[in-house]
Amino acid sequence: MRATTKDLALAAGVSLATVDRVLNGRPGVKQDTVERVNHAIQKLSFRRNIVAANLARGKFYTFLFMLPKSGDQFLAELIARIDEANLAFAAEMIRLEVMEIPESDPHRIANMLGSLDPNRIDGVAIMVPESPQVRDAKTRLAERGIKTINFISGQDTDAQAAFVGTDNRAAGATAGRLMGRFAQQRAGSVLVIAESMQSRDSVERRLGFDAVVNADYPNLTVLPSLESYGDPERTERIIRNSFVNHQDIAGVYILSSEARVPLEVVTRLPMQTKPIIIAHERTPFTEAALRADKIDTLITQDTGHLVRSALRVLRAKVDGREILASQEKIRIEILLKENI
Amino acid sequence: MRATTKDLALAAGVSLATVDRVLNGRPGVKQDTVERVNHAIQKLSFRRNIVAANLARGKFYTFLFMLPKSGDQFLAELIARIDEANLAFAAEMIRLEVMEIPESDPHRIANMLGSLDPNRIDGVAIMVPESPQVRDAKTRLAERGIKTINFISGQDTDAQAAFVGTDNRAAGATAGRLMGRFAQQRAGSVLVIAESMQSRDSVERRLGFDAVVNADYPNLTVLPSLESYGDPERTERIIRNSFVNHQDIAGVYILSSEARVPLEVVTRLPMQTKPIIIAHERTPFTEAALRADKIDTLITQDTGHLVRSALRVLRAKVDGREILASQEKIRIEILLKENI
DNA sequence: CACTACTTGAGGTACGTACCTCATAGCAAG
DNA sequence: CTTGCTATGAGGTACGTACCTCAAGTAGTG
Repeated sequence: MRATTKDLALAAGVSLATVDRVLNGRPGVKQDTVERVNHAIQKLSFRRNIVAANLARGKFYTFLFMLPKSGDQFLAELIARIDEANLAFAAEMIRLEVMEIPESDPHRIANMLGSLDPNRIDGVAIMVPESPQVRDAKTRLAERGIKTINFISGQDTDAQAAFVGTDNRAAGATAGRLMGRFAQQRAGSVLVIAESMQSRDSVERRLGFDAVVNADYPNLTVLPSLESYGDPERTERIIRNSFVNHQDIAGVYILSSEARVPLEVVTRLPMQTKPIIIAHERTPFTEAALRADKIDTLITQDTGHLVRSALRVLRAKVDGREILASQEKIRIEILLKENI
Repeated sequence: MRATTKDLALAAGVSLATVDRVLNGRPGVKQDTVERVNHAIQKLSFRRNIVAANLARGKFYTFLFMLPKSGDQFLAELIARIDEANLAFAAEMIRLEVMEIPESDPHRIANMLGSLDPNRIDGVAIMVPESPQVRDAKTRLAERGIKTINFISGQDTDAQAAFVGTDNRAAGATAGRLMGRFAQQRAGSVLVIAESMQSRDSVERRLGFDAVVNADYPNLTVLPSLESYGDPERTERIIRNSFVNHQDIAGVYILSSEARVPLEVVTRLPMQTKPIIIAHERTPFTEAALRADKIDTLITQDTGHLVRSALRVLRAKVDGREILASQEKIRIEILLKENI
């Protein structure tokens, strides 16, 4: 039915041992012979039975997810998906581990990355803020044979590293488009709330958002970003202040992944006309808010896909395979209460 | 690391042969012994290595997709995904076949289903209009050991059959919500264009759409559905007529999966104020229309997911496993040009 | 020509499971 | 006691690949 290594050997006129040497890049085969085998591979359109290969190899891929420690519900969601995938992919010889790390300390992160054992860890999905230290650490990991990908955040920082996550500029633009269309030509200001504008992801979402709103919705004025620094009290204070200073707030865009705290503050404030509220990521809290009509829409990424895609990309890197980037593109989803 | 059958045998104090008999439901094992083995399975939390099992069994799952013949681009998209999956899942011993069938002839469909060979076909994903004949045919297939699922259309027709596809009522409701929110309180009529209102799917989308628009957007009046019967000339005629008869058309909702023909007609018509246009499914044509601002949004389902989900559900049925229905829920996606 | 290095083949074991055959032990009915 | 049946074990082969060892061949070097 499907060509096996045995068929290959027969077709190429060599032994199984030589086929094995060629397939697994082992040394000691004449160039001439390599080509004969490769030709047979073409001719029979041989594709290695990965399933059998993994069985034989008895190899476990061990991948590490390095996540920020300070997360809230989005992070919890992510970890739940990782645990899920850990079970689901055990049959495919994949083992997942999670490490949470204080993201404020680049040195500590770099140290953690540096101390990973290449004999134990095959690859790391890294979701921490970019910094020169971390970038160096990634380079050193590559040298030691541990594959890395940038996970959710950190797109494009270094072109050589793969990225699994959404295009944050597009996500911001999507939010901007919906803000404009939902705002019904109402004139007013739009509040933008971020955890910190230090991170590239926040900046990109903001850029995408601004680009659309400024270009197509002149009735809306996007205010400077408020930065919560993840501090609930500060969040409360700066949002309250903004509503006092701007009586004409027509929209609120919460661009951070953890929307719960700012959302609680915003929805608790008394107001005459409810602004359009757009937030990111699906969590128990945001989902309930959407169902209760407290927010207008959610821009999300499927956490299950994120995790599975990270696995596939890491495994492909370990196997030295190329992967169709297109297939691993994470969709920017729009959630209304009708399609939750 | 992970328990194997050998560990099971050891723990249960029986031989590998007996473990095998219990695991595969072979006869000739005392009830007492069966329980001992089952207990060991629990204790070691043994899970059969499916990969190895399939290797050993040398079994190929052969699944058939029975699709309507009269499709356009959405169908082509679907077939492309099936071909893709056929390659991708070859390693997992899954073989896919496609059969296109004139969906207007229930007897012919029932005959085709009846003539399937249980020795060759393990399961069928059926995407054809519901009819008593087809329902009977499915029952007979079940008796002959061929698993079936309703694919994309036909949800709920029979409760016993699995369904892979989106909730069409929710999809219609999503379209309704966006129509209402995008229409900016403009008053006017909304044109609804379907291929046929005979199919349950169309009815459900329409119901969902109406429910939302009627409840929340009194400014909009949803007109009776136009039925194109898949005939381009008729489509042109009835849409033109509608625009002549209703000067106040504020929105157009194309609820059929194949949107190209009606969309071409609508976008070709000269009009003063462009209505809000909402269509279903992502195809080269609809995607281009979205990019060109000719339509406002697309409500889609990921065809790749549809196909893969169908596979997983069918395989689970063949293996006699239960599957997490939640995991196989197909998302209703909203596409704007920003998140294409 | 002898020595070395490289190339190839032959054959084995293993991974975890399925499936088969044969032997044997236990037990009950006749 | 024989017959027959059930329950179980022991052991083998197979799936497709990985990885290992050993032998033997070829070619090139000095």
